[in-house]
Amino acid sequence: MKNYSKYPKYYVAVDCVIFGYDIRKKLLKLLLVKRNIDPGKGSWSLAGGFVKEKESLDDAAARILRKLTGISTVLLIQSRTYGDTDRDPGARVISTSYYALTGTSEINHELVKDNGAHWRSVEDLPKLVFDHSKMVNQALHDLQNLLKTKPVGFELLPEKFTLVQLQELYEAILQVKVDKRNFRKKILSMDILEKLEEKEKQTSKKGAWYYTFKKERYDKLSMNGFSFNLDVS
Amino acid sequence: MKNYSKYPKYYVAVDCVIFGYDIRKKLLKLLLVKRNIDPGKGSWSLAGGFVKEKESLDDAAARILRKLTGISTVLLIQSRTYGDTDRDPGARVISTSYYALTGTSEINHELVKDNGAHWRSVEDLPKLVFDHSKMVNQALHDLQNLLKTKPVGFELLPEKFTLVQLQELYEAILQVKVDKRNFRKKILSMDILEKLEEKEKQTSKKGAWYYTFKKERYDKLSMNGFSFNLDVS
DNA sequence: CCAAAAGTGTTTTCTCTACACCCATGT
DNA sequence: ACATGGGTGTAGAGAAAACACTTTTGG
Repeated sequence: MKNYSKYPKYYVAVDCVIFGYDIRKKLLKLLLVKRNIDPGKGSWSLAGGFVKEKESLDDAAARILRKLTGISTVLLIQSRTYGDTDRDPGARVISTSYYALTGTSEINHELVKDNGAHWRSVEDLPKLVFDHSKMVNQALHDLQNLLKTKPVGFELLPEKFTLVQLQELYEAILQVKVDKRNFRKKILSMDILEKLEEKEKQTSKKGAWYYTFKKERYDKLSMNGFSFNLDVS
Repeated sequence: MKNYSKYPKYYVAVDCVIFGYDIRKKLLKLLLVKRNIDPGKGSWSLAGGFVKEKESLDDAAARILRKLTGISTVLLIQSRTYGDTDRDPGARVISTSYYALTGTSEINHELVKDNGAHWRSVEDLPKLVFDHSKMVNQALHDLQNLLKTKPVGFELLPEKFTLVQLQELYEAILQVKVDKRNFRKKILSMDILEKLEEKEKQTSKKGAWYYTFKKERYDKLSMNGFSFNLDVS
């Protein structure tokens, strides 16, 4: 429009930090792709793309996530916007990073493979293109904070999970050791988990009870001033 | 550059949520301007502007803050990026909001006046243009979180302040009532304040001791694992 | 001398932490 | 019968919350 026309325009992109959790190896993973466009073609990169004319930033992030994994209903949270002049040597590009929490079960693994994407442990990441490593660090930090104050750990686990698995997830992401009894006491006292009449029997002879997250119960409690807190030591 | 040329470009802006604290009235204030460009010319608005070719987003926010207030050394923190397609009816504009904490004393009030800016209490804001009200709400939320976990309250107070004033600031921003004895116990036990040999005598006959924030002391403690916490009830 | 705001400790409650043994079952 | 991982309770320390009176001094 006329009024703005003397001002410059820039490319606007989004980049997705896609977190997944490997329940067997107890590792937080990240979905990376090989960049298919210059500059930096062939480098490891976050899944990203330019924002289209008729889509919001949020929609662009959702589209990129969907295209790569087939998932559409996950937590997808805006993290930070990166706007240094020389962050992309190809041109001035402003990029907003989002992070996603994906239960690995909902993922379309064929699609992931076809897109040339790979899961990598966050503790063993390759060099990433541009400022993508900064994006990962920031997103990881955001995730750690979120995990302490919102019940989002369940997003990274299957529908049914054991308390041991939940604890291991907290230990893996927050990088701490947690006391088993204290952890169970805290999480169970919140009354947001439901114990099922079914056991997980792969990892032990005795078997461990499955639980599910009672979302409606949590929502109701939240409305009455309850706030989730699991600032584990 | 060649490779990106098939993708669209957009205007990129920043908007500043400039917080100030009125120590006498015990109110958190916000610096607003009248928008001088269509669309929305004449509406109340945050201080904002387009990002120039050779400046980062952070630099753009700092420039806008400086132009309006004369201040250059304040906390200026990125909040969130707003990218809905129709947020600005004039054109597609992606805008990143920043919030600033300003001690009202450092402000060049002449400059503020010349720019047609006005301080308004956050509890009594006019309708703002576009999605600027959302920006304010988000920034206020961010500020409240920050205040609990980082010693930033001092940024909004003069160099010398009394414990009563500090407590009132917390009460005003977090919207809670705080027990005087518990508040003092907590903040003093952190050993990050220095008591001066001077009293504030305007507001009472007895007078209240002035304190200053010991920044170096806080930095040293932080390095040794101390973390500020004032999650007052 | 009195009004107005500043300053000060103690008790109780709750939350956090540390810690070690029994249970169930498949092989 | 035994090895493997799952599950459980309690006591002590420390932090948070509740609570009311004394001090100072300008007018």
